[in-house]
Amino acid sequence: MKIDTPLYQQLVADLKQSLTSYHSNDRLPSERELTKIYHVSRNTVRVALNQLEDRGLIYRVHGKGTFVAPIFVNETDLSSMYSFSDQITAVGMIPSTKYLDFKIISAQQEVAKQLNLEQGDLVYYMVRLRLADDEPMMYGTSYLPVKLFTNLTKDQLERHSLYDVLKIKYHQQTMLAFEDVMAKNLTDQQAKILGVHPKAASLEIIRRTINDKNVAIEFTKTLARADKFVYRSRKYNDL
Amino acid sequence: MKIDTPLYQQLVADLKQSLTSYHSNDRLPSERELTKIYHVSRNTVRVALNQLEDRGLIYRVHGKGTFVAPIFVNETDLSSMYSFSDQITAVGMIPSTKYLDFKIISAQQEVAKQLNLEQGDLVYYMVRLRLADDEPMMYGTSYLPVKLFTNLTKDQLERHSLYDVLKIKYHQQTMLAFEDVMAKNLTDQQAKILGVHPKAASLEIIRRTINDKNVAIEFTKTLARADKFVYRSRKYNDL
DNA sequence: GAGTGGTCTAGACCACGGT
DNA sequence: CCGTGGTCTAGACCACTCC
Repeated sequence: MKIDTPLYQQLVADLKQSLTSYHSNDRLPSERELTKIYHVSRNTVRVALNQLEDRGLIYRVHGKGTFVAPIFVNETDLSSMYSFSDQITAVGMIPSTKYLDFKIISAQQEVAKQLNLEQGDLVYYMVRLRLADDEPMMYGTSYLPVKLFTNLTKDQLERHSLYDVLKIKYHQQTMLAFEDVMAKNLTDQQAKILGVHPKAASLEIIRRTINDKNVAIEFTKTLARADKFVYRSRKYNDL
Repeated sequence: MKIDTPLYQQLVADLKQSLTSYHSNDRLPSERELTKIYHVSRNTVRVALNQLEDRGLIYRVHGKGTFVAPIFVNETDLSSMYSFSDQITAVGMIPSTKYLDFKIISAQQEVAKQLNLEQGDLVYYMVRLRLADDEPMMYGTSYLPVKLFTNLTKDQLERHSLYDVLKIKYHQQTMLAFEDVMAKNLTDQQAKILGVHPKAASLEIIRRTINDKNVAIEFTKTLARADKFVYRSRKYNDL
């Protein structure tokens, strides 16, 4: 166990682990009990529980207790897709990524527009197939401006996640993404790549990511198998 | 001003209001400054700021400060679906809703579970077809607990939006919705109702809405034409 | 009344960003 | 170095649920 991990994060990890041995709607130990078990303050317990509540793993009822949230679907959540690997690992499968293509091309039309570049500016073009236990899950095309990420190599990307590379090597922080989620019938070719029947429905996610300076850094189209993925979100009505 | 509104909620409301006079990426007063301005503890300030951050209105940078999040304009978009009529009107078409069914039934299995009811508890069951310029757009089934909304009539719903009725007649406030977005191939029957070709892809949105007391008030499944709708969202990457 | 989550206080030290 | 947000403590009272 790392020493400088915040207490509440350790608590989150520990509770998340122990959730696996509970059933839906089981009651967790009360907040005051957790303070005794983990020797932390109640505030720390609540911060940790807030995290789990935000992720939809637990729910609280005033005066009654904290409970294990029912599982709505088996599918993996697409909405926090930055860590495909983590998500797949979390459900006990082995993730992998196959680079079907990786090269530098000049940006045209839509890509140039989305990345706020001039026509002809150079961009990385990559086509990736994501698999879980060697079964195809998602298929995506990404574009990144070369001038922002010089010396980006396929080799790096095969060793680390794209977002890790952008964060660590290129110091891109506080990224904001706009996502459009659509339903599409797969083409025969796409269906073949993803190993599903022709004309099957799929979730298409188009994402445009900008950094903290409002500069576009990535434009991606992803096709995800409709039988494996859900895009989960939460909305507040009072704004 | 209500007297028993939690301090942090008053703070949220007040800050949300003052955000309108800021520009994107402006810096807010620091947390310690806010404690002095509002005469509350720093913890209370942070709880309030957490709310605003969750809703995407602000973002924080360690060591620098708290900032106003960039503003976005919503286009025809499924993700703020509470006002189908407004959205359709906004693009210059005439919205209408056809009630294909409206009755009271007893909740079974999934519906009872999602609404946190006992099996057999009564629920309103309604099937609605939404049209724009008389062209079918969306098709949805909704369930609401009868015990929360006595005397809900089809007549009211045909005159006002569901959420307006819940808000004004039943005083439901600060609703939170969990949505799962999926891609589905339409059945032949569904395709016929929506006027698209058989096996067409569609966006399915399953929504569970709770009020400010954590009580489930609505469970809805909606099928939206894939050629007409997009589910748009935005996400921050740096948690 | 006892136990729960919800709210709140007044401190403290750490990690980070900029001067 | 100082000011920022991030984490954490040890209390307190309120609002709610159940018996």
